[in-house]
Amino acid sequence: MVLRLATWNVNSVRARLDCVARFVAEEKPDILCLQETKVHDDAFPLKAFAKLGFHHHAIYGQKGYHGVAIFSTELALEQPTRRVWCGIEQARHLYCRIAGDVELHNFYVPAGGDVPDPAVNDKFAHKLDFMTEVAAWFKRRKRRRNRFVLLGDLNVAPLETDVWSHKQLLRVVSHTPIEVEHMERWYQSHDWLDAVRLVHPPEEKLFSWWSYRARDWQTADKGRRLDHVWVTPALREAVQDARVHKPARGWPSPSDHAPVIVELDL
DNA sequence: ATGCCGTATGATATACGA
Repeated sequence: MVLRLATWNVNSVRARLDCVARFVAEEKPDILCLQETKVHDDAFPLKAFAKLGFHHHAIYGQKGYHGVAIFSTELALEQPTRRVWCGIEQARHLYCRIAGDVELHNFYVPAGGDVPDPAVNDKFAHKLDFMTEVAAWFKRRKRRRNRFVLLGDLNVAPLETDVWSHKQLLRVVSHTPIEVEHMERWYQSHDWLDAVRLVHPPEEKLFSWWSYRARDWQTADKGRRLDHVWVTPALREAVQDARVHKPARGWPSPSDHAPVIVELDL
């Protein structure tokens, strides 16, 4: 069974229904994970997703901010679980189990605000604490047999080739050394493997986000790779393909993030 | 190129994104 998974920060699911429909029609993901749905569960457009062929869903939203969701065409999403981190009730982590003995984690990591100093910026401190807490949790749960998939908007671009200019972004939130260190410790917490970098070598520049504010995002190409798919070692051989669906960034009324697609042979 | 763009909200300005 080859499963096509996609992760996409849609920056409001209600504002992005046309884009989502087009993406689903063109790429036919079996499982679609969304971040920044920005809607309370009571107002989530579930009927639109049912029409797109998703027979299963797990949603965890809040009004106006954050929010994560998992949709599946055929595979059941079992034991859906909402996880609160740092004692702050924000809808940032939803996970479930799927066939193939797989545990699927959908994350929306805090953006971190503007100033990359935890002493003066509470949002940046929260971002670092979030990664530290999550890493400790996975480290406690670490087992060789665990078949985990972790994906989402992790809001860190760790490699030099994950940003348009390593040098110019060293002091910009998302690519600072302290964030990369925290992500690295999270990455080590369960010997995670970056599924996208298993397919695309680290020498290759690869982005999944381009700011709305650039006049011509495509020509400037000042992107960052903020959206990730990781797997535990037990799933290394399952990774068949991985790619960023860049065309979606250029569709009418787009998200500033492009979807990331991974194919797993489970 | 810290952009002037897009989303949300008891909106018509403000918070947030990264």
